[in-house]
Amino acid sequence: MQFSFRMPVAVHIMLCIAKFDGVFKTTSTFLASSVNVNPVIIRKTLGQLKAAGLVEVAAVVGGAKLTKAPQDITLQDVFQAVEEDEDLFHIQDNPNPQCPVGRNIHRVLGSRLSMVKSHMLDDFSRITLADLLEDIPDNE
Amino acid sequence: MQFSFRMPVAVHIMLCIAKFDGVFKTTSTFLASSVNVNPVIIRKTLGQLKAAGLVEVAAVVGGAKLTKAPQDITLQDVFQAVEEDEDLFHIQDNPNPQCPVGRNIHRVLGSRLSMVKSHMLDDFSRITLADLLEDIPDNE
DNA sequence: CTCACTGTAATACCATACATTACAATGAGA
DNA sequence: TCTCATTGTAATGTATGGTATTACAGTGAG
Repeated sequence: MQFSFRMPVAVHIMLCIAKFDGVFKTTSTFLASSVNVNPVIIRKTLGQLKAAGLVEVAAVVGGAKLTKAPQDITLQDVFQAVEEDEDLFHIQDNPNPQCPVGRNIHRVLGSRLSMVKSHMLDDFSRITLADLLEDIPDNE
Repeated sequence: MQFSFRMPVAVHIMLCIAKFDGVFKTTSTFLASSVNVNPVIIRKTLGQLKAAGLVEVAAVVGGAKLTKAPQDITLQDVFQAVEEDEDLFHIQDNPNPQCPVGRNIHRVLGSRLSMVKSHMLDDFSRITLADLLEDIPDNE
């Protein structure tokens, strides 16, 4: 089990937008060729990022821009823009209410797991796009 | 996106085994009725837990027992018993090597994400079955 | 010898992610 | 005004993986 491509793709896109700002027009086709996925995937992802207020997309001209400086955008922002706000784990919906374990499992395990998820989000909130950009050399 | 039932089911099973030790014979059918899934799911999960050395299953007689005390079994043990050891996120396999972002994304993003995953495992390692059992009353 | 139980294979079904094609809408630029 | 690249979105296809279910061989206690 693992998360889908979505968050990594979104991060990749935003890094490209930041990196090529003013140099290339970052259209969905251009971004798609860097990530190596279909341009439609890029457009959908850009749509989610736009809805979250992280990017602006030039509707007809083409190209996208970040709305904030890379050091002000965290992986948490990106994660929440493209992933559902749901529990990390799926606990069986209808455990047996006649069993003491069954009728308490949601409360007992769920509370711990949501704590783990919030720690994960905390981790994400401490990683900015600028951190990642620093690690990407301009040329080989 | 979220993880499957597997880990929560495994935890549920182990809590039942601990709770009903010496009271009921914890067969796969018995456990299945508490979790409310098919007994085959329970047997597969028990097989994984057995392979990880966390439980012993009485092959013919029926029933399972923990191999360690509940305070010595952590959610990390259970998680690793039932989940693949893989990255938390899936980064596109073939990004464009001609793009500076494309040829560095795995290293730059992957290292951060594996750190996040190891923090998650640390969290799991601090939660024991005994912690959960304490929160489950015997009767309503 | 019987029987309850485990272990496992086979199969079906369903949800979801990703890929791809198609096309309407739009405004910049010729 | 016309062309054209581009976005946004719908529709569809395909593959993967998780869960459900049936079936059955193997096994040792009683």
